[in-house]
Amino acid sequence: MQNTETRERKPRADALRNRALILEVAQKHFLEHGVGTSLEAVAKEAGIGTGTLYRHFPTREDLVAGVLQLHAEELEVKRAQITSIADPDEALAQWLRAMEDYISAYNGLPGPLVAAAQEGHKDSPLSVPCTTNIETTNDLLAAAQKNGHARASVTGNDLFNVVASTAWLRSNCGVADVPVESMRDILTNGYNES
Amino acid sequence: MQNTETRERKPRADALRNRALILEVAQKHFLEHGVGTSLEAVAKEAGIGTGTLYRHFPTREDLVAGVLQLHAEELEVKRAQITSIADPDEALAQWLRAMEDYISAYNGLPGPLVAAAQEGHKDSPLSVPCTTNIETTNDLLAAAQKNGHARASVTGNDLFNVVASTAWLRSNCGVADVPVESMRDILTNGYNES
DNA sequence: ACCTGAACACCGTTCAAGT
DNA sequence: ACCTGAACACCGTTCAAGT
Repeated sequence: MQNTETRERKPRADALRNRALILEVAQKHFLEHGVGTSLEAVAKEAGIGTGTLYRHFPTREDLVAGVLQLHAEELEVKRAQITSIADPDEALAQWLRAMEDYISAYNGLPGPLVAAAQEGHKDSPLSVPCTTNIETTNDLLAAAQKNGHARASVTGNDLFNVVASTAWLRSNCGVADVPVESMRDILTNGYNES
Repeated sequence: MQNTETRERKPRADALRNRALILEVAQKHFLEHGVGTSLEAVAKEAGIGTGTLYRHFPTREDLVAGVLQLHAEELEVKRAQITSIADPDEALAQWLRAMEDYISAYNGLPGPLVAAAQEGHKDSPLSVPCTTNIETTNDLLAAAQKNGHARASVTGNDLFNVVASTAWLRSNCGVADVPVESMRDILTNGYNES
């Protein structure tokens, strides 16, 4: 029986090339102009018709998710490194900073990510990287709550939102990174003393 | 001597009417679609040419600042109320919440505001409301540092950024406000226990 | 199976022409 | 002094026509 619906079909060679090319050019444009950049300009620089771009990535979210996939291995390496740190507080802190950097890769990325991370958005192509990262956060947080100093009432989803907000601030407050440093300090210690 | 450059000149009646009309319609569209809404649609619903809109508000920031001015009195009342609260910690907490609500009035407002609040952006029409609010924050924070429990290392600008980030999260995480509650808790107390 | 590019609807911004 | 709206350049998205 030929199950043409569910079986993996071998894509044509030019389609594969186009897909990779689109991702490469899109990454460059995301870097320069954020994830809201002109898709028409991406298609033009890739030397393809706009229809081809839409065929490969029907929505902007699909394209963003595709570009994010390019960072997957790198993040996985970092995750493995950090997971092996003995001090659970230090491990959690380093992981949160790694996630902040990951989310800060392109302007305008924090918004779609926190939206996709919310419950009931499993349909979004961006929910995949979100749930993966939140799971890791949950694990590291659980360890820090048990053997470290993390508060029991905090959840991994909370910390994901908090880190995304920091990433948002980072790309909106200009060049000086002192505001972001202060933000991290406040998130860690609160603005009140104990 | 007729100093036509610096003297205040009486605007024409239709210009005044148009200005008020633009602000009214813009506020409605900002509420429904955020501050990035179509200016052409605003002009059309106001029944004026697009050129007239640009004459009154040369940039989108000018229009946003104009609409924000509509909230000025209301915020001033709240500021006066809060300033008279005896407990400095409580006063600061209520003021931060009031600012968060103020910044949450329209989607997309937090971005321009934190940008305008940064040093060296005194040229932006949005820097006026920013500096006003940050000054109040500085005053209430100073009192909370002296006679309350606010940490000495925190500044009013820090808290403004933090509150703007919370407002940003509020408009990006969908309907449930539990994530924002958690964010506020973490900002107040940190994610680590003392 | 995949690609192309014209077509449509939309938007920001400017500016010559009006009153 | 102020308003109008055409004009220009740009963008997202779809879809008939090609290979």
